[in-house]
This record gives sequence, structure tokens and C-alpha cells, in this order.
Amino acid sequence: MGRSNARANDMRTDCEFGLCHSDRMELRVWLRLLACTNLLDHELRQRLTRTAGTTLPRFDVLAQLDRHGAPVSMGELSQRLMVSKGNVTGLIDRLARDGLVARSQSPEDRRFQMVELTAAGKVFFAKIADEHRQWVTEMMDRLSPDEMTALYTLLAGLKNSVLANISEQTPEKVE
Amino acid sequence: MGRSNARANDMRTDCEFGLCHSDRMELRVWLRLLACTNLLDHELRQRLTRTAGTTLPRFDVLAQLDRHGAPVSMGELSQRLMVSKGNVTGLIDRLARDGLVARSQSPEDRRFQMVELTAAGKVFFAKIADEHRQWVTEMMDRLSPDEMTALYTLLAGLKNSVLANISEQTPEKVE
DNA sequence: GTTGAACAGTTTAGGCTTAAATTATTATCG
DNA sequence: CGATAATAATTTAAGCCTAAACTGTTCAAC
Repeated sequence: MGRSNARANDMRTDCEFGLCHSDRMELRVWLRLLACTNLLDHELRQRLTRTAGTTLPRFDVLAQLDRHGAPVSMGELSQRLMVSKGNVTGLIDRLARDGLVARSQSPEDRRFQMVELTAAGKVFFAKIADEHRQWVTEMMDRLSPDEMTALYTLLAGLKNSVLANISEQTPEKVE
Repeated sequence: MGRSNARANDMRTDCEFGLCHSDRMELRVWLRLLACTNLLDHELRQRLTRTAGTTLPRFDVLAQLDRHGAPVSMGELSQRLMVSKGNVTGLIDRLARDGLVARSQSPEDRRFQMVELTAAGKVFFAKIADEHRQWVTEMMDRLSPDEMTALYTLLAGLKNSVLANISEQTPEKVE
């Protein structure tokens, strides 16, 4: 924040000429990043709905539970999925209603609600997970392995940059 | 995806909990892309809420209206924003309620509802647009200009790849 | 032990989002 | 001209999402 670099200030003055090529680069990258994510996201949601009658948030929950392989608390699910706790409550409500996950109160600490996949949930997830992975692979098939690696690396840098500037803003961030 | 369980516990350090050695590169890129977008997206939403009492969807509507500079129909807004028409109806309802946009029925074809910024809407948008751009620039400040350019180019390739795989019609290519 | 802070989860109110059904208007065609 | 199709927008039902308030439960300090 206070470290907003010299580059940004130089651009402001250049804006008088209406060009600001470098200054607008960040916005361009952001908008293109958003476009890519939204395209993939919307397509994955539609395919999940049409072929499996489910949604991406539900899929993400199932994937987390499948990966972990053991009961997970609501709070940990919330952190892993990067969504609010209230949101998790609703998602688990609906997944439990459909018989795909099961809740159980922790005997050691009765504040904790532990969640895990039911047998039906495991079967269901196994069926759609492979399809999901194929969809993603397919939609990126025009990028070469080198391009994928380069993109992967650059996104790591971007993520670190954002994380650094977020934790500056909110220093009391957990963990 | 069941084969990934062995490494489940190693992944706690990162936000991309879906990652595993056995997964393909495409999935890793997708999850990292999602992580970057979500981080930026969530932060921008929070700052918009805290500093301006507004939201990203509302901001996007205002930006479109500001850019176009003339009354736009609901349907065109829907296309430009890439959201459903019903969604636009609700967004414009709330923005009109707050006095930031104005509706008017087209005299030539009474099916059309034309929307434009009010004077208050223009003032409001001008105030937050600059802040928004600074936030984005700031959060990407750890990437060099070369890295930004490389990322911008790679994302164009990704966008084209996705577009090619989701659309039967020939998509307009981005640079 | 009692009290109060900290924590896990739920509830609530409001907004965002979509697909599908509906309404109102315009265009087409026989 | 009149029936019908197409179009623009809204409404509806359901789910996703958050912040903030609230309910229990545990724990620590007195």
C-alpha cells in the first residue's frame, strides 16, 4: 500500500495523453484473467448441470471430502474451499439431503460437526470426477506443455504478489 | 481421482488443495488460475463494499454504461456483461433504486428498455473507477513488465483454446 | 466452581446468478 | 387482415455467497 511503486505515479501523469500503455497493463491482465476463468467456470458448471445434475460448489465439496478421505470439520471445509462458514452449512445441508454426505458430532468436542462422504457420495463423485478432469484437459489442449509450464509459473508469481498485498492490508490474517 | 489420496496431507500449505503429483498439468493450471482469480476477486469485492458500499457486479454495470456513453438496452447489457437477462433486470432494479442509473422505454420499439447513467451515477463511478484501477495495479506490483506481458500473451492463448473447445461457431481470436 | 473469553457452527437478511416460464410487443406470412 | 412466430424484458424457483448476529460448547483465570 504505502509501497505503491514509482511506476504507478509516473503513469498517472502520462494519462494526460490518454495512452498509459504500461499503467493499463495490470487492468488488461486482470480482465483477461477474469475472462479465462469465467469461460472455463461457466462451461464446467453447465456441463456438470447437464450431465450430472450437480453444481461446481457441490463438486468442490465432494472433491475435498474424497481427497481427505476422513471426516472433516465444517470450519476446515470452509478454509479449504475458501468460502464462508455459513455457506458451507448450506452446501452440506443440501448434499446431506441428497444422501451424498453424512454429518456427525465429534464426541471429543461437541462443537465440531464432522462431515464425510457416504457410500453413495463416493460412487457419485467417482463417476463425475474423471469427466471433469477430461473437460479441463480438453479445453486447454491448444497450449503446448512449455506454455502450460510457463503459465503455471507466472500464475504462481501473480498469486504471491496478490497474497503479499492482501496480507499487508489485513495483517491479522489467520495461520 | 481416488489415486490422489496418498498425498492429501502434504497439501495443507497451499490454497490449491486439489493439487497432486498424479494430476495432470491442465488441472494444476486450472486450480491455480482459479486461486489467483478468487483472491483478486474476493479482495476487490471486499474493498468495494468497505470503501464504496457497492459490489463488483454493480461496478461492472456502471463501467459498461460509462464506456458506452449512450443508453444501452437490457439485452445488450446482458451480452456485454456475459450474464443472463434476468440477472440484468435485478441489477438495474437495484441501481435505479439507488439513483445511479435511469430506465426509459424506447419510443421506436416499446419492447426495449434503455438504460443510462444518471448524473449521480457518473460522479459515483468516476470516484471508484480510479480506486479500482489502483487496487489492481497494486496487487500485481511484484510482477515485472516482462512477466506481465508474458502472462497477458499466455492468457490469450488459453482463452482461444477454451473458446475453440466450447463454441461451435468460430470465435473471434484475441491477440 | 463461576465467569467470561474464545471457538465451531447455524441463522438471518440481502444480494448475485441461472434456467425456465410468462408477458408484452413487433414482425411475418398466408 | 389475422394467426403465428420471434423478440425484449420480467418473473419465478432454486441455489450460491457473504457479513453479522446468534447459539452452544470448551477452556482459562480468578
